[in-house]
Amino acid sequence: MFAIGEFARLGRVSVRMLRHYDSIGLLRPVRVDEASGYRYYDAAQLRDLNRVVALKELGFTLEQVREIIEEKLNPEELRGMLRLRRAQLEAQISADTDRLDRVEARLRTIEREGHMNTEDVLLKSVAPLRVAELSGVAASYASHDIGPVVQPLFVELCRRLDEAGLRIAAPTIAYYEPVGEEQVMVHTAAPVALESGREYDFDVVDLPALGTAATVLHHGTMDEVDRTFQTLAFWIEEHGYTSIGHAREVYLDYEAPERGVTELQVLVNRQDAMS
Amino acid sequence: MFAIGEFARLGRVSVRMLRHYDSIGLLRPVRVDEASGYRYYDAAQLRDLNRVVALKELGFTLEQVREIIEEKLNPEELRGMLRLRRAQLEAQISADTDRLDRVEARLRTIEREGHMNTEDVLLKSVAPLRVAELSGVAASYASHDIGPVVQPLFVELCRRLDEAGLRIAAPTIAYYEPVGEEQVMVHTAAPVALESGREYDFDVVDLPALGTAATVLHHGTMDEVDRTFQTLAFWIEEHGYTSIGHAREVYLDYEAPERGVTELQVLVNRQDAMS
DNA sequence: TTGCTCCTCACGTCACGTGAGGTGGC
DNA sequence: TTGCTCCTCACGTCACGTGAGGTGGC
Repeated sequence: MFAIGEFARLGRVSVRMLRHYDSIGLLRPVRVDEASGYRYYDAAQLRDLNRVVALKELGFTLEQVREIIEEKLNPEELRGMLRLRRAQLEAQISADTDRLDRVEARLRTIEREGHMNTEDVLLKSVAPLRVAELSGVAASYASHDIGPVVQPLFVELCRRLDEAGLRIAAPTIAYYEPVGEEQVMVHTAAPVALESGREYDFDVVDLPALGTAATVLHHGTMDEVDRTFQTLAFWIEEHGYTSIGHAREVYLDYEAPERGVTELQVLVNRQDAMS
Repeated sequence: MFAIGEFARLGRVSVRMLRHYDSIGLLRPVRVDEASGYRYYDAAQLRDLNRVVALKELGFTLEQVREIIEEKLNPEELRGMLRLRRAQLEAQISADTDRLDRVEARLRTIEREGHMNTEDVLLKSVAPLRVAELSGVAASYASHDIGPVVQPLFVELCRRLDEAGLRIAAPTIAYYEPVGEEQVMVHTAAPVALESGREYDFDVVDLPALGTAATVLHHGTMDEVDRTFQTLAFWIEEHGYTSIGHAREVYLDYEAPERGVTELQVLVNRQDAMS
């Protein structure tokens, strides 16, 4: 029989851990002195302690370790736990590998430019959204062609919403699709609460959810949004994603255009790690 | 200006997180209503929020995020933090990959045998140790050749320690080296507190530390220790390690041999993941 | 007798999630 | 006026580490 200190040394665990395992009933000493409260352990208990340590090493919680050790599990349940743990570990490794890539990307940036980006690209999922929409055609994607089309569309959209007694419930959105060779279909959209079964003098469209969108903030007027879109495109490529259309601009704050804040969203796909 | 709920939606974080960042001074709202305590945020603050979220995603703590954001760091310190994080992530990935291997090994065992091992092999480091030692030669590694040599050596060692007024301070140890073709040098050792500058009628030896030893418990008499050593050897091979000699037997409890508990330790090296 | 080992609280960790219980503006 | 949003505590999480303050056996 060993006192707690010696048993801890033999098992290479801390005394505190043994007391903890005792308190949660995971590993009880064979004998506890009534008067002093001293815990005494048996050499044979090293086997139990080793099981605990080994299972903990696999990343199971003490609660799971207890379930496994107390053999409340049949082989099928045990397999299930191990498979679950395997899936968790795979997910963890994959997430950490992504993190590592991004840390390395930041290190490269800092070597090149002496500081870190102030604009952060983030991956987000975007929920689906029902919007009131007006559309028009612009001559090209260049902002000097887009601007003169978007602005009047928004003004008109607001007027019609106002007429219909509707209030804009969230930031407005613009998005684009190619038409023919050069031209662009411009959509301006506003999230509103729509009464069903009523006719409106604007389109009612359900914007689809974006599973994984790369997003970045653009600050200032939209004249210079092209540079920010380039930043985003560069990030997407550098991090092994592919853009698959569906670019949106969300006007978070555009009351004073010079201080405007717009979120750019581009739907992306992970390229398979074939390199 | 946005109330906390809308700002949280735009930034895809929880309201609780924003309150938390406020409370630790990481991201303060631009305005707080005195009467109601309502927090109001600016669209421009989405940039700050995005930085927090992006750095957190890299795995930095909020304290580190604060340091980075408040720009108390020069580029060199920033590089240092990123390098440290990179090293941590690499270590984490490597540890999780090991865990994954072991989980998969357990799954294979369970498929083969319908249950999990009751004997757990653990990797441990073993501290160096000064011991009193007596040695002899046995005809082979077979336990029926070893036993008759070890037993009298231990009896004699105990007698001489007793004579010298020394008490055994920790479990006794046996270890072996090959001599010539077949024979084996058997060492029996006992950890004792030795007075320096005194002559003893036994050897004083410093057992070296074992950096990474694969260990397993053997239960019962030493007659059947060979099987347990085989288990250990099998584990070592299956997990991509190589044994590099230095096997030790540590007699944790040998008062009643049938209920004896012995730890077997084998020094191992990781094989490089070349396969 | 003096150290050494042991004991029992109980706080701290990290980044929030989750109620409880209550209030202000449309 | 009724919901909705907001507020401030404060406990819980997970597996112990780390004192504080005190006691028993060699």
